[in-house]
Amino acid sequence: MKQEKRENDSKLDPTKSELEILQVLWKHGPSTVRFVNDTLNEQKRAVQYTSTLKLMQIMAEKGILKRDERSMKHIYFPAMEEQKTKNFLLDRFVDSMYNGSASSLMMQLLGNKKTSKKELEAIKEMLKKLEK
Amino acid sequence: MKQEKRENDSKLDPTKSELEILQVLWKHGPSTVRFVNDTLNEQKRAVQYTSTLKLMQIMAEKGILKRDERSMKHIYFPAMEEQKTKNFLLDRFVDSMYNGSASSLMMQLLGNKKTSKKELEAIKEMLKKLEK
DNA sequence: CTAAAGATAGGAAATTTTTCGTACGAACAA
DNA sequence: TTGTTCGTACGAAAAATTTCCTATCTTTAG
Repeated sequence: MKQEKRENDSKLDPTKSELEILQVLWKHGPSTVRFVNDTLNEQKRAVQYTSTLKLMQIMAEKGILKRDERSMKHIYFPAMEEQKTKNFLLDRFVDSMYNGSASSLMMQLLGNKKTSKKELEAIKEMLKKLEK
Repeated sequence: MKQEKRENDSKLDPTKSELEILQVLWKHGPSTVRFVNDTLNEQKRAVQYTSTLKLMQIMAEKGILKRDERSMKHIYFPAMEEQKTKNFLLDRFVDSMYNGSASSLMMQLLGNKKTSKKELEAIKEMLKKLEK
């Protein structure tokens, strides 16, 4: 039950700001600080260039990001597979919010008006394929 | 409108420690600080009584918790419905991690080895009921 | 060549979150 | 009654996270 703190987990435990940056990189692929910062300012909130720079540098230090320094404009990218990270976060979310029960989460999702019928169809389709 | 929205959001945006406390209250119902603290120490990590007390006081100030002060031992409980809070957090999770696509999240969940066959059965059962 | 624009690095400040020490009142057992 | 235990309140320290200022180097426009 107790949660042991492990070194490896830190790479998979982004803060809120770090997650925003990861999302940009997931969506657009390896990017410069300038691009990430512009994107954040467009889509999220006002933030200074050096703030984003610093955060990404810290993430690189922590091992969350890697970067290509060959050019003067460093290119950053996630050190870990998008799916692996998301899977970890999803697991943790299910564990902590729904006692590890995926079906409980499902129930919640299905009872949510935001989940459209189209989504429902997609889910059913998926289950059918899984049965094979 | 703006103010209203911000205020409401803060109630629904618990920090990590706050979430731990909410989870205890969700699971065990209205509780004293002593009980919550003991539970955290058993199930999560070592933490001093006054730390838990302070956090719960802050949460009460913020409006995340309410408390019954009639007895000397104050009884704390979430100000908001468990389901409402969880639903909000789930929505945000889906939006930020899976672009709002519930089926994407499902896909991930189903492809996860941690999701047992029993869970799969429960989910299918649910979908069948939904079709009626 | 030179000035302006754009890039990184480092330190430090600001903010948020978490932890805990101290004071003090109420309850309780002896 | 009296001292010990258990409770809250409050302030401040500590830790974690986020922001940004300043220095310095590189590239680029003119």
